[in-house]
Amino acid sequence: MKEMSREPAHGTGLGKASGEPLTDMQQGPDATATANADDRNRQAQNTHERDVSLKLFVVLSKAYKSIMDSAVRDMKKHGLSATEFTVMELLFHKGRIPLQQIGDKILVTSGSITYNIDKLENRGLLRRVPSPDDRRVTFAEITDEGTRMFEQVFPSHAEAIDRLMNGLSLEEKKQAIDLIKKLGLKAQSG
Amino acid sequence: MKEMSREPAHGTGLGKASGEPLTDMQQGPDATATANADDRNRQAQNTHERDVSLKLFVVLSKAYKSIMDSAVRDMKKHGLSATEFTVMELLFHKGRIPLQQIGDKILVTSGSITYNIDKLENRGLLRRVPSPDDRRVTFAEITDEGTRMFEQVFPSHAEAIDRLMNGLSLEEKKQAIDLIKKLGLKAQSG
DNA sequence: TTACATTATCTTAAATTTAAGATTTAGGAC
DNA sequence: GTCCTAAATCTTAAATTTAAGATAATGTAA
Repeated sequence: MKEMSREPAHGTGLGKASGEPLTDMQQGPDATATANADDRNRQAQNTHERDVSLKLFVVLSKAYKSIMDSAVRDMKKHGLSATEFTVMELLFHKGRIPLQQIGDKILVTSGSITYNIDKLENRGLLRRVPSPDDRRVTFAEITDEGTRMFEQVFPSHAEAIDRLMNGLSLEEKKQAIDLIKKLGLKAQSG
Repeated sequence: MKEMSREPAHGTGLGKASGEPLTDMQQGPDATATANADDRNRQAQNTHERDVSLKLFVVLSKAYKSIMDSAVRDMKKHGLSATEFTVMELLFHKGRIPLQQIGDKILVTSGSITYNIDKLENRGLLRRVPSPDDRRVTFAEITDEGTRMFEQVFPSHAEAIDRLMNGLSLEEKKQAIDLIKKLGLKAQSG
């Protein structure tokens, strides 16, 4: 099976690291108005664009790290690791779903799924159910206890997330959703 | 020492999981214009706000995962793990920096720093240099070989990142930077 | 039906990170 | 100077994830 890669420290640095120093951009347009001034202009343009991209990458990494640290702390308060929480939430909504699909949804490798499903099953929060249609398939199914537990835990978590996002107004959040979604889609495809 | 927490699977799910179903929002304002219509309106308002926050959280998580997977793949092509790459990049710009500060900058625990610095030192890409001023302090210093290596690797990586970000126009990137930065700052403080 | 490619789950080992604590050193209060 | 607190690095063990491959079951094509 094709497995996925692990996340990095926080954001692959890339603080400011353009090939050209940014100062190149600051010479006036007439600094050396020789033959290939246009070329240099275009060069500067590209350099600037790339710097903005790198900056976006860094900002995204750091923000994600801060936000996720906070969210993870909250989940742990409820006795669930981040992966466990995500699995439980998925089951809470879907009720029952093949293990394979869990991995696809939450972007975790098969080994990790087995590991985490085992833990949750041992705690009685879910159970494995063999599929009657396809004997290769095993469903994970949330138990009543799992449902009770998640219902008790979720509202507080949702509030925590909401607080985390309070740096932006409602309108800004919507803008951010659009932009970030666009960004993510491109990364998936391209 | 206070250590930090690990990142989750991809984004702590939270698909759509409001306390109230979203359909509550869709009843016209005059649906049941009884005594506490205002209360219900406010309720719906808050529910909606929270759903937007959760959505933002999910979108951010997924986009980050996609982007970072791609970036990590690129770094590995150059023979560096994400953490290693980030360390090298930091050293490439700072030249020399105490180990402690590396951990602070790239948000990784001390144990991880020792582990990764060891690997890079063994490959001759950096060296440890004891501080003359404070015998508790050890600097990591990039070697000539490390510099050569990073100079060779970085431009291609920067291009890869730039491509990754191409889902947005220059203007959109700048907007995204502002929004995400604001979001991150809030999460750090609050 | 035989063969082959694919899918789903699990197993195992290696890689990496966190968490906790030990050691050494600094710096300040007394 | 002694004592106390904090900082910086390292060590170790446990937790978690990836990566690779084993096993079993399906579906399909010849």
